[in-house]
Amino acid sequence: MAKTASLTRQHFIDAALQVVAEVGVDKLSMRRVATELGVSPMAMYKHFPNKEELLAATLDAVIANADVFPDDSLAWPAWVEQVARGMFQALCSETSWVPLLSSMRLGAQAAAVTGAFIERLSREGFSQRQAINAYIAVLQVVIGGVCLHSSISAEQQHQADSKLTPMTLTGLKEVERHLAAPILGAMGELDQLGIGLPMILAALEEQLRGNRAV
Amino acid sequence: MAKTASLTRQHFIDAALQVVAEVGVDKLSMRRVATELGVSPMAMYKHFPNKEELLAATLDAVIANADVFPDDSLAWPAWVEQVARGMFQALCSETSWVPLLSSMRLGAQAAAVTGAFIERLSREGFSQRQAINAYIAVLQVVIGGVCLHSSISAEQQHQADSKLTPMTLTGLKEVERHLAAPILGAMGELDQLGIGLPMILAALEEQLRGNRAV
DNA sequence: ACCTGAACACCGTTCAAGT
DNA sequence: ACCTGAACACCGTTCAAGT
Repeated sequence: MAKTASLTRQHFIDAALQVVAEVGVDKLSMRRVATELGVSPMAMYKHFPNKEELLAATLDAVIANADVFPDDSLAWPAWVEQVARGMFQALCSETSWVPLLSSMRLGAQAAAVTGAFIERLSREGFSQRQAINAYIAVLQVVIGGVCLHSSISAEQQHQADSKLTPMTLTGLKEVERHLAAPILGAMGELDQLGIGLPMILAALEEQLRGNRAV
Repeated sequence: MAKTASLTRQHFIDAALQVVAEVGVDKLSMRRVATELGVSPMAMYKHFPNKEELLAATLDAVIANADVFPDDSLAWPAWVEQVARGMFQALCSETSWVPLLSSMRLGAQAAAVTGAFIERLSREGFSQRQAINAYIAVLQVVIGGVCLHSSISAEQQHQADSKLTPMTLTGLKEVERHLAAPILGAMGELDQLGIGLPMILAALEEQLRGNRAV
């Protein structure tokens, strides 16, 4: 009954998403994805030249599913903040992707987000150059925030496992330990974006005032 | 003549640094490090419970060697900028570490840098809370900047290899392509820190003015 | 055309055995 | 005590072969 059409690219991407959900990106293997589809690992090489390309396509699907854009009727500072928080959430909820953000080429979906962001800021009175810079600054804080969040989680996980002094604090002089210890706590707190993002928004508002004064 | 003392922890860390310099973190293997020392791969397990611990210790050695602190006589805004640029340089010159920043637990050397940063800002009139937040904001921008820099390098490398339209721009509508294309160019530019860092410094100066007004 | 099986050259890690 | 060899259970990828 079922017309067993040959496997499409999308089949492999969906299977990869499934495997990531089950075991995380780091433990994903070509063999595992193939098994998920009940197929030989070699079948994948008709659609993707190598593992990296499969992962890049899969990451793009994750970004497409994230849907970071809030209601367009929000004032631009609130809108920018929501976009940033949406990106942060999307990346943090799939933490196993984080280590790949720096080495993975971003795909069409990522570029679409970029375009929409710049288009909105341009409409609000920013120059294109300013809008691009704003996007870069927001992206840096989001990615930096996700990396830090993920680092801290790893450290806390390790502490919970080993019940030892955090590695970060071992081998430090008393005075350094006294200064460094609160950081661990502060970083583990909820709102990674609450620190850098308001600074960027303030700078952007200042920029816009400058534009209007001309 | 040579007293063949048994291999120390440091021997393995040094060998790991050597291997990273030769082939990058991603291609480092326990077997490769052991071969570097002319020893069985199993010898390492007397000093490190697993590969992750060896890498964490090696990353800490990289941080120790980075020496990010500029002359203490610099005014604090210039000092903060130099520290940020030092970190950025150190991480960018060893790009193969970047993907691990988010998953690797940071060690004692990283904490020492943290402590020194906070101590300096506290001396300048920031509260401890403000100094910690300042450090987190700077770190986010540095790490985000390094990740973006590294992503762009990967994309440009791929373009050079394949001579194709950047993957980031394929599959986009005309209008989106028109908006997204300049980003790739802007991101590839030299100064990743030139965008977000001044925004943070401006916010910090504002904060300090607020402190003094009390 | 699309998929497979066997093989190659690797991994991290365990464990019993050597010295 | 410190190191080794052989083995286990995996990898990504190639390539000739099947249908």
